Amino acid sequence: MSPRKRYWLMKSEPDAFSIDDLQRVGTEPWNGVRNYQARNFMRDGMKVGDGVLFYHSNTAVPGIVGVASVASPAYPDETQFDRKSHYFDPKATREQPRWFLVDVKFERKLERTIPLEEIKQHADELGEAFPLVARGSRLSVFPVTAAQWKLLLSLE
DNA sequence: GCCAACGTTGGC
DNA sequence: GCCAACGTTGGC
Repeated sequence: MSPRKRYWLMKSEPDAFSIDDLQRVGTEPWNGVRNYQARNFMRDGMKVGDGVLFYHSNTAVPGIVGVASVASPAYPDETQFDRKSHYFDPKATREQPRWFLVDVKFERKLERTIPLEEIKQHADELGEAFPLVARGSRLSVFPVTAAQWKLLLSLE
């Protein structure tokens, strides 16, 4: 028996990488995450086949725009070793990588964006700790329960 | 573009 | 180990 699949939400700024970009390329290494908590979720929590809600942040109408899936086990983020990369980390080495990522695979675009504004109206059901509705939270990768997953997609 | 909230860095 | 300074996130 394979372990039950988990669910996640991952934020991306559409100017940098949008759901349309993911649809075009099919699968993409989720590079550039430089937050330890988000890294830990990818490195320690994600399994191939897990569900991902694709969220657009820092845009006119922030919200959930698509469904994706985890397409690889975690492995070191190559950009941490690249001196020319914006994501270069001088403290990371091949022997001791600091940043890990997974590949994310396109599944589908939602019929419409589920705006953050609407998600907030369900804060009671989602729970105060849900990072999209928790005040001040900036976490860009976090787990979603099966119940939250179902609720959020029911808004589509 | 503003700025509140947050995470990280580094001097001490 | 504290904490001020700094850089980043992301909604608005």
